[in-house]
Amino acid sequence: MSSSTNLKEESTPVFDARNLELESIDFFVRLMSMLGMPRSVGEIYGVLYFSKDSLPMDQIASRLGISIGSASQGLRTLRSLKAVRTAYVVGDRRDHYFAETEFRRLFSNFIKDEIMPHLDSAKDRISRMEKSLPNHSSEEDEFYAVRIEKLRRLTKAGGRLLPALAGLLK
Amino acid sequence: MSSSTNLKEESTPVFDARNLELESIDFFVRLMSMLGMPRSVGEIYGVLYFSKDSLPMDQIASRLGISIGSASQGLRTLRSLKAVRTAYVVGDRRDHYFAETEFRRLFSNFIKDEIMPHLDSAKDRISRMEKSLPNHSSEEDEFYAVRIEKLRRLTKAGGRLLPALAGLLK
DNA sequence: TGCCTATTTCATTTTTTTTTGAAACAAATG
DNA sequence: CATTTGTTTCAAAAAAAAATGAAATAGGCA
Repeated sequence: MSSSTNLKEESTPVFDARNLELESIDFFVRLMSMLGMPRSVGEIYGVLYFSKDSLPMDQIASRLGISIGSASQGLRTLRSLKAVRTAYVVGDRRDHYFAETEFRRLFSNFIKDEIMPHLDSAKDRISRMEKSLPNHSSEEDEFYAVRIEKLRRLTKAGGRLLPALAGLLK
Repeated sequence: MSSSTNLKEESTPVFDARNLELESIDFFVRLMSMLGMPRSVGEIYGVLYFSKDSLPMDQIASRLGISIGSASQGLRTLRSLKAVRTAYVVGDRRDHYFAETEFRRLFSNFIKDEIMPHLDSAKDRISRMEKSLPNHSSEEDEFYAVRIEKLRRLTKAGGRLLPALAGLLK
């Protein structure tokens, strides 16, 4: 109908920024949801990841069609993970957000904040398990002692490997 | 009131198998939920992990106070992850389940089944992103090209590191 | 100070996930 | 082959998680 058709007939004639953004949102929604984060958090990061300029909250919300409440909470989460940061923009009171794109740092924060606390409390739980065993271990109880030891090894390995993993990311 | 009090006054006088089981359930419910698995799956594995004998489905369900429907579904999940296996018991028609406790194998299966498929489709998505870019890259578009490249590196690293991680576990 | 804009908070609503329970199915047994 | 026992399936209920929207708050600006 209207005039916005491209005249040249190339395979990728114009830069399709909107499509890129949509693929980005899709990508990060899935990634974040694998990490147990809500949809909105992935959406927000997806928008910011391919945005040249930093964006204020209300623009993020309207671009995604989500409420400002969601946007506020999602940005809080992303801020706490250090996955977004704010930039000062002259003559504008609003906070402007941009994506932190160094994935090594992101994962390292994620592991520290979201995984390690669980590992720590797992250690306590394993100690409590040992208290359920009789002190003088009969042959009978060997089975339980071995299984507890396996758990201890698992958490120990997790505690060493996961932080190392983030370091390897590049 | 009744007669079940222990007469000796030791710190851990009797073997408290039920308490051990409860801690185990707690442990695996949390671990599984970190991996995105429903509560019931963690509960079932938790019971089996400290069970000397293999257990039929209905005993698992009643011990946990969950429906046999849940138990059936949870066991299906655990079977598909190779986290439980079945043992034949003479004179009993029911399947008897026991826990696979080699965590290295468990995680390796988990990564293969639950993570790798996502990584594969992520690669497709990244290819689609590149199609949104103009072929003759101006300086302007450099920004986008770099960000896409970062994603590619991330998925590549994930594809190498995660399987390796499982191997290191033991 | 009082207004105005931006942001947070949180009770309510919506959506998604998980569990239940009953019916269908399967398969061994008498 | 009919019955009994064990398991799966799946629609409906329940529970959990996430999003909304409006009220509260904060904080700059005239």
